[in-house]
Order: sequence, then C-alpha cells, then structure tokens
Amino acid sequence: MTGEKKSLGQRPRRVTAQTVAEQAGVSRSAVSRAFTKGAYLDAEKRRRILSVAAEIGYQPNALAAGLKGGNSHLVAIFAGDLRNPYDTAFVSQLVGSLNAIQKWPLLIDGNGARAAQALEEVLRYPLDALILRGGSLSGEIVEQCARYGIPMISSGRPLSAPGVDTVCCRNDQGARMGAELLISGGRRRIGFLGGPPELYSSCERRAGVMAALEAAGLRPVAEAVGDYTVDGGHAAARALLQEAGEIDALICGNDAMAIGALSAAREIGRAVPGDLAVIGFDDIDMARWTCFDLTTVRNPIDAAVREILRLLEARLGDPGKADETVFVDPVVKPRGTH
Amino acid sequence: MTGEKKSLGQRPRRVTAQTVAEQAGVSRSAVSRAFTKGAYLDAEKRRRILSVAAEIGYQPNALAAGLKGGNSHLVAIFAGDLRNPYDTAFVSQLVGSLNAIQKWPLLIDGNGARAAQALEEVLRYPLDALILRGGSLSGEIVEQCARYGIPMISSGRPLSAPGVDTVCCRNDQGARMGAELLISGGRRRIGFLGGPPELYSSCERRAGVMAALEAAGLRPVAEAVGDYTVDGGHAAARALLQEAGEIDALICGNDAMAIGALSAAREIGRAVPGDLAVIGFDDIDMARWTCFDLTTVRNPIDAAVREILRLLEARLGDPGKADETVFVDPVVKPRGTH
DNA sequence: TTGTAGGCGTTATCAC
DNA sequence: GTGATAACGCCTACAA
Repeated sequence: MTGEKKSLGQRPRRVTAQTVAEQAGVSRSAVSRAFTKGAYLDAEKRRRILSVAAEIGYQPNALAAGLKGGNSHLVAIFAGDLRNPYDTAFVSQLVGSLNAIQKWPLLIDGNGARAAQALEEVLRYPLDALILRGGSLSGEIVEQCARYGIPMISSGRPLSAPGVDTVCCRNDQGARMGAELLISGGRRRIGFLGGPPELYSSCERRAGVMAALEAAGLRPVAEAVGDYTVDGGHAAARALLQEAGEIDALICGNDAMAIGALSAAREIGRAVPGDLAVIGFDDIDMARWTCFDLTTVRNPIDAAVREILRLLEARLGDPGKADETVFVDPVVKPRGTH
Repeated sequence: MTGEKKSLGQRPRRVTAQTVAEQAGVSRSAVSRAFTKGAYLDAEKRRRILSVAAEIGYQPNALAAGLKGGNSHLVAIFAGDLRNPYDTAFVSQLVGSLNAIQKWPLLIDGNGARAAQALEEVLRYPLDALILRGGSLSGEIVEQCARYGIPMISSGRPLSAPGVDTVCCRNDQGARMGAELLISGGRRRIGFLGGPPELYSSCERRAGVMAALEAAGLRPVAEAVGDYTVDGGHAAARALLQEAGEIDALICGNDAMAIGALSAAREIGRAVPGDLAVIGFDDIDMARWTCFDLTTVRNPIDAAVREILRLLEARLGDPGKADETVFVDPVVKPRGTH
C-alpha cells in the first residue's frame, strides 16, 4: 500500500534506522542513541523509538556497527575433528560459553583439504579472535593470522607465534599418572596403544607413559598406533592382544580407543580388569557409562574452556598483553577397568 | 620506522584497500577489481596489486562487503541440543557442508534460558539464512525472523510460517517399521520407552509404534518416558524391566536411550536378543559399534543435510519461491539386538 | 581499461 | 538533549 516499487521474488530490504527515524519523527542519531545503553536521550522519546522499532522489526545491523571499528563480536573456531567425541564436547562447551558472553562463534570444520582455504575465507571477516582446537594447521597460516593482528588462542597444543595464547593439558603428566596407577596395581606386562604420531598430544602422552614405565624399570611389552577412533582402537587392540597374548594392561591414547579396546578384549575372551586392565585418556561422557565404566585420565574441558575465555577477554581488554601459555592439570579417574 | 603514531597496547588497524592502492600506486577501485573475479583490469596490474596485497597482508573486509547489500555469507545454526550424539553429528555434517559452499555457520547453543536471547543478538547480523535444528523456539521468535525477511530452514520438525522451509524425517513411518520388525520376529509383549513428550519427534515416533501395535492387534505392555539420553534411558529401562518383567521387546525413542536400555538389561540379567529385543532410532555411530550392535531405524543425516543445502541455495537463488516441506525416509537397520 | 563519486547502515563527534 | 556530519571499508555505476 505504500506505493513503493517492490520487485517480486526479491528479498525485502532490511529495515534501517532511517525508516525508524522517519516513522518516529526523530533523527537517525536519536534512533542510534535509543539502542545505545547510557546515551543521552529523553526517556519518553527513547520509549517511542523502541516501540516503533519493535513494531516494524528493526534491529541495528551488527555488520555496519562492526565496520565502525569496534569489535565485530565474531570469533572463529577452527575445530580439528568434529567427529570425535572429545573434540565435539569441547566445541559444544566452547560455543555455549562464547554465546554467554555475546561472542558469536563461526565454526570451521578442520577436516579435509578445504579446511585451510575455509579458514582463509573466514579471515576476511574482522574477527575478534581465532580459536584453534586441535587440527594441524600449517605454520604459514598461523603466521598470516598473526600478521592480520587477529588474536589467536590455541588449545591442545602450544603454538609459539606472536599474539598467540595457548591452553594445554599436561598430557605427559596425565599419561604418567595413568601408567603409574596400573603399575602400582601390580601390572607389569603393559602394552601401549598410542594415537597418531603426528599429533602433539600423542607424542606427549606416549612420553609420559614411557617415563612412568622406565621409572619402574619396565618397558612396554607391545606397542601399536591407532587413529583415536573407537573402530581404530578396536582393530588395533585386537591385533595387539592376539599377537602379544601376555599383556596384562593396555594404556590407550584416548578414551575412544580404550572403548574400542574393551570390545576387542571381550571378543577375545580376556576379562577386564581380571586378565587385562585398560585405561584411557580424556574422560569423555561415555567413559562413565555403566557399560564401559572406564578408568581414565580426565582432560578437563571445563577448565580449558574457562581459561580460553579468560585469555580471550584479557587479550580483548589489552591487545598488547604478553602471550601466555596456560596448563590445565589432568586428573586420574579410577573406575572399573584397572 | 614509518613515523606513524602507534599507541602501544593498541590492536593494529586492519590493512585496507587504501593502503594497498598507495603501495601499488593505483586507485582503490583497482584494488577492489583485482579481487573481483572477471573485472576489467590489466593482467599485469592485477598481478602487482595481488602481490603487494599478499606482502602487507591485505584481505577485503567481508563485513564491509556484506554491508553493500549482497549476501553476508553468514548462516546461523540454532542447535537444540549440542550434547546429544545425534544432534552433534548432524551439526558437524551441516557445518562441513556449509563450509564447502562458502557459507559460514554461526553456532547458537539452543540449550538454556539464554538461547532465545542469543538468537536475537545474532539476528542483528544480516544473515543469509537461519537453520533450526531441533530445540523448542517460541513461535514469536520464528515470526520475528520471518518478518526480518531471513530465510529459515527448520529441520526435525515442521514449522508453518511464511518463508520457512522444512526438512523432516518420517518419524511415524520409521517407528512403525521398527515395531513391525519386532512383531514379525514373534515378539508380542512389547514395551515402549518414549522421548520427551513435548518434542515433536517423540510424538510422531510414539504414534508410529502404536499404529503398528494396533495393526497387529497388540497393545504396549508397558510404557515409560525418558529424556533421550543414555543415562535417562538406562534408568527408565531399568525401572520398566523390573516392574513389568514379562516384556520381550523394548522399543526406544532414540539410540541413546536404547544403548542405556542395553546396559540395564545386562545388569538385570536379561539376555539380548534372547530374552529381550531392543530397538532404537537414529542410527548414531555408536549403534554399530560391536559392543552394542544395535538394531535401529536410520534417521539419515546425509540426506537431511543435503536437502537443507538444496533448499538454502534454492531460497537464495529465488527469495520469493514457495515454501517447501521435504521428507526424508528412515531405513530399518537390523543388527544384533532383535 | 581506469579513476572518481556515491552509497551501504551504523556510530561518534561536533556544534547548537 | 538533539540533530547534522563525518568516518568505517568496500563495491560499482558512471564518466573519462
């Protein structure tokens, strides 16, 4: 009824402050102020403006606001593996926490060949920060981010580049504690089922296990490499247990593989924990399900996410602050498989 | 060394096209064109510009570009439950697929009281679309989105509002097929462990089960309500099996509860599938793990995500297109628990 | 092929 | 308190 041209099949233009101003009989600035907490504006006028805005469905355009130079409130999360249970739980928690402080996470699937390119595309947005969760990103890209001046927080592995904060689990310590638990329980013929050797966490965990064994005058009686998945752990454990039948304990690089190992043990007829102790790493939800009741080492998500948010806010508050590396302490969770 | 003022502790300004233009000795527009595929620009000049840009780390600011009126390439995903395995897998797949077509998903955790408010905040961005995955959003908000002219795609439950496309699983049909599988296997004393009654999927699945039973002249010998989690399913199944010992089959509202039910059955000493058949719904990864080998009804994520992307692109191509409701067909996955 | 001149929607600064 | 006005960084007619 307005008589304005309205080409069919065209997406309607977003309502702007201009329209609200006209309808309310005020200036654009007044509209802007109405939405700005603590700006000088007659209370009655503000009420009127907000009412008109609500009526015609106006919201300040965050893109335009971000353009002005402030923060965009956009935070990218580069997630190494969105399929694995630990990373998934981690990202979920992170997303919820970011939402709570009004930061909006742009999720990038770190899997596949396109991942790096996707990240590059997302970097076209003036991000408040970039959070790296696992995944193997070429150092080149990290450097580029640093050059763009985008604050980065790496979680899961240390990254030494200017402007990068890091939150890491003390993987070696956790793995050592896990191994010690088995050793102190009398296990001597210990096997190790590690994760992908190219991952930082795998190396650290392996080192922790070896340190504990060595300190006890032991050596692993068998060792294999898995892919951090349940299926992979199942297959690797099966092979390991059949080749080296004399194993009395199996230390796994993460819970997923440990759960796969439990199935394998059951299939082969090895009683857990009687014949065979199994220990994992991470303490994913599944670990405490009664059907698994897996003894593991907790890789605390809450603490890590809390630290990430603390670092984020600190960095946003003072972009020039010194880079930090924060460690999160693992905790042994004795359950029924050792 | 440039002599420019550089207040310490200040985040460096982003490099703009202006800077590139100056360094390369061309106009700002030339820089813009250099980054625009198919724009008129001397090849040599373009090469020079791109080289300068790469050197000083310039990328066109996507925010500013989006302001112009084109697509922002931002897509919000409102995820009902980021903790449950099915939704998690769904969102992962969706994120990966969106990344592949250069759409950047803003994830909103649909849990908790802040969810609606978070969505409202995110709506300040000129989104290309909003994808609803589960969750219970007040109709008011949905209406508001429609008024903003933001295309919406609802997955998991039908939403009748203008501009909303829907992708749904034929829950009733799937549940019916699952029940029929048990009935044709000779089971007669069938129990039903449903999901939260306020969820659309729960109602549909329950209806499908009841229809199948009725068609066979049966009635459920016991019924309980769970919360779609493993723990919840475990507790509910335990109670159900102990109260009504004569059950020979248990139909569960989803796989998570079915897996909980399997543990419960084992604890109580009911052999599966000998004494008791168990069937789930969804076919999450876990269902096919050898330790569960759960008979279930596949709620196909691939197909649903594919449809969502198809609808998204169709809507983006023609904003005025008619709303669609697409159904995705469930598939019975017979495994070892029936 | 190239540069100039708006305009996108907002916020902040400035006079009034 | 309030309203013009100038950025913010980009894209794109339009003119050269």
